[in-house]
Amino acid sequence: MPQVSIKDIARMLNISVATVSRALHNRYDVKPETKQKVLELAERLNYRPSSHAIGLLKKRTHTIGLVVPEIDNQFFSEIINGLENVAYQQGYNVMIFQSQNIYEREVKIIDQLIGARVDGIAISIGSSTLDFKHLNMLKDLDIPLAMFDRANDQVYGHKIINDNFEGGYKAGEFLIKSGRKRIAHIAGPSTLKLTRLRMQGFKAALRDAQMELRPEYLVHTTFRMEDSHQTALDLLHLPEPPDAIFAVSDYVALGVLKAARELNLHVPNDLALIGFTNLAVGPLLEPPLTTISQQSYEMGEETARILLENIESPDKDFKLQTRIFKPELVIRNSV
Amino acid sequence: MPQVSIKDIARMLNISVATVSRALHNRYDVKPETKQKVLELAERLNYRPSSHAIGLLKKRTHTIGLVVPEIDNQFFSEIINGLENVAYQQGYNVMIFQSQNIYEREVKIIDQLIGARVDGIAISIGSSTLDFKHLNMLKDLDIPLAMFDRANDQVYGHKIINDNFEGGYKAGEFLIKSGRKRIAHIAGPSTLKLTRLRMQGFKAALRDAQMELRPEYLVHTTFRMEDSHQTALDLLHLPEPPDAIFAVSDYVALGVLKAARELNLHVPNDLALIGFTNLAVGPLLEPPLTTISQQSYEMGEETARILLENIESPDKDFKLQTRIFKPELVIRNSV
DNA sequence: AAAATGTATGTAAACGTTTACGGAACTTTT
DNA sequence: AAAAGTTCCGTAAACGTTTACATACATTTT
Repeated sequence: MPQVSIKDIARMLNISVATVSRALHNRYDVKPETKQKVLELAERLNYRPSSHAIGLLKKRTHTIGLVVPEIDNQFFSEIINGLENVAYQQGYNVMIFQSQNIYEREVKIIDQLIGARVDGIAISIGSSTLDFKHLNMLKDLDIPLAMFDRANDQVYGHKIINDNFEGGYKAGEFLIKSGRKRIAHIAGPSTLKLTRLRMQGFKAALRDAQMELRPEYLVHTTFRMEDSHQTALDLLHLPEPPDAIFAVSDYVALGVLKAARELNLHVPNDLALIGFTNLAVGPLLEPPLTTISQQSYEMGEETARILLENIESPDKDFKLQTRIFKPELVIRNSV
Repeated sequence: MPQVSIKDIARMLNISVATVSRALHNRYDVKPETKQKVLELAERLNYRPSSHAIGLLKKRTHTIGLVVPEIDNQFFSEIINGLENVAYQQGYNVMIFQSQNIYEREVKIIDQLIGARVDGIAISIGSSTLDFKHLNMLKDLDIPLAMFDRANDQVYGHKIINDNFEGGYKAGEFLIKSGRKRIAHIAGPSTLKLTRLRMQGFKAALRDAQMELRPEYLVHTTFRMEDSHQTALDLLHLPEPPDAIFAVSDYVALGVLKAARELNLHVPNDLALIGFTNLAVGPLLEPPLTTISQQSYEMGEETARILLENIESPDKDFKLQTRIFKPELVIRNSV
C-alpha cells in the first residue's frame, strides 16, 4: 500500500477530512474516541503529511536554501554545520546544493529554490559567476539573501565575510618578520573579491616594509589542489625561486607542500609556507601548517542568525547587515 | 512584488490559466501573439513554477533524498559528489541531509523525506541506529531504498558496500608481512557491521599467521578525530605498547598520527600505521599514509545508478541488488 | 449553404491539506 | 418548554499547476 493521504483515512473511517485533520493536530473539538481511531489508522498506514500540500497552502515553508561552491571542502562543510545547527534550533530545514563553481548550475539552483518557495537563501557565490541577475531578482521576490565568505557588492544581500585585506596583510607581515626576502603569493581566481583583497593586503604589507613584489612571484590558481600543485611547481622552477609562499588557502598550501616535497625542498628551511582558512588537517601535516584562521563554523552560525532574523522580521525593509570576522594568525611550524 | 503565480499572469492578461500554462510549455495550440505576451510578462515578473503545486499534481517529484552521518568528512562528501552527478545527468535533484549519527535525527529526516514525496532514498545508516522501523516502512510505502557503506541486513534495501572483511584482512596481513609483532587495532563503533567485519578480517589475518591478538590491543572509538586521538594515547601508554596499529579509518589514523607525534614516536620506525578509506589528504601527511582504499566517488555513482534504475523500473518487484567494492592496499610510507 | 475541419481558448477537476463557517444533536439554563 | 450553550462534525474554499474536454469562431470542403 503506497502513501496514504488524509482523504484515504477519512474514507476508511467514514468521516470527513476536516475531522481527520483536526484529530491529527490534536484539536479540542474532536471526540476522544474518533481521535483515537484516526491516530491508530494513521500510525498503521505510516501516514506522513505531504509537505507539498502544506507548502502550497501556507506562505511559509520553514526551509532555507544553502548554496556552496563545493561540499568536499572542509571550510564549506563546517559552515554548513554551523548554519544547520542554528536553523534546526529555530525549527527550520536546510536544503543544500553545490554549484561546483559553475555559473549555469548556480542559476539553476536559485531557480529551483525560488520554485521550492524557500523562506530565505544563503550562498557563497561561485568563482565563475560574473552576472548577478539571478541573485538580485531575489529582492524583487521578497526572498531574503545572505552571502557568506564570497560576497559581491553588486548584489543586494547580507554579508558574512572575513577581513581578507587584514588577513593578507598579516600573512605578508609574518613572512617578512621571519626574515624572508623572496616572497611569492599564489592567489585565487581573480574574479573573486576575497582573492583580490588578500592579495592587496599582502601587497600592502610588502609596501610598508619597503619590499617590492616581483611580477613573476604573483600567480593565480583555482582552489583545487591539483591546480595549485602545478602552479607551485612552476613557481619553484623559476631561475630564482621564492623562499616563502603565501597561499590564498590551505587547500592551495597543500598543493605547495606536495610540490616542495617532490623537489626535495625542506619546509620551512628552504621554503616558508603560510596558508589561509585553518583547516582541521593543518596541525597534522608535516610540518604543521602556519595559517590565517577563518572561523568557518561561527560564520555559518552567524549567517543563519542574520538570515532567520530577516525572515522572521515583520519589517519589510529589514536593513542589510554586514558582519566581518577578524582573521587570526595561527603560528605552527611551516614558517 | 512578491512571487507571482500563473493565476496572476492570467488575470493581468485577461486570459485563462490554462492558456498561460500552455504558453509557458510552448504548446502548439496557442496563438504566437498570446504566447509572446505570456512569456514576456512571466520573464518580467520572474515567474518560477511552484514545485509544491507540481509535486502535488504529479506522482513523481524527480528528487531523491540522501542521508549521510556527517558532511564534513571527505569520504561522504565524495560519495555525495558521485551520487549527485549521476542523478543530475538523469534529471533528478538530490536533497542532502546529515544525521550526525543521532538516531532521532535520522528518523526525523526519513519522515521529512516521505513527506516531501521523494522518489527514492539513499542512506548511510548512523552509528547509533539500532532500530530500523523507520527504514523498513519505506518498503510498504513503495519508496526504493539504497544503503551505501553502512548497510544493515535487517533492512530491506539495496546495498552498495565494501568487502570490509577483506579490507581488514589485507591491512592485518600487510602489517604482519612487514615484520610487526605487537599489532593493535582501533576499531569503530561496535554497532556498525563494517566495524565488525574489518575487525574480523584483521583477526583472521592474525590467526592465519598464528599470531594472537592481545585483548588490550583491541579498542573501540568513534570516527571523530578527537576521540581516536585519545584512544591512541591510551594505547600507546600501555606498559607494552604496540609497534603497529590498524586504524578503522583514515580519520582515526589521523588521531593516531597526532598522538604518535606528541609522544615523539617515529612513524613508521617506532610505530607502523595503516588506515582505511584513502582520503585525499593521505599522501600529504608525513609520512604519507598507507591505507586501504575505498572508492568513495564510484560508490556514490553506483548508489545513484541502482536507485534510479529501481525508481524508473515499471517492475513493482524490482529485486534487491548488492554491489560489493573490493578494497585495495595503497602502500605509502607509514608502514 | 451545409458540413467538416482547424485554431485558439476556456472550464473544471484533481492533487493533499488547513480552516472559517455552519449546523445537527445534545445538554443545560431559564 | 423554549432558549441558550456545548460538543462534535461536515462543507467548502483556497493554495498553484496540469490536462481532458468542451466551445466558439473561422476557414475549408463538399
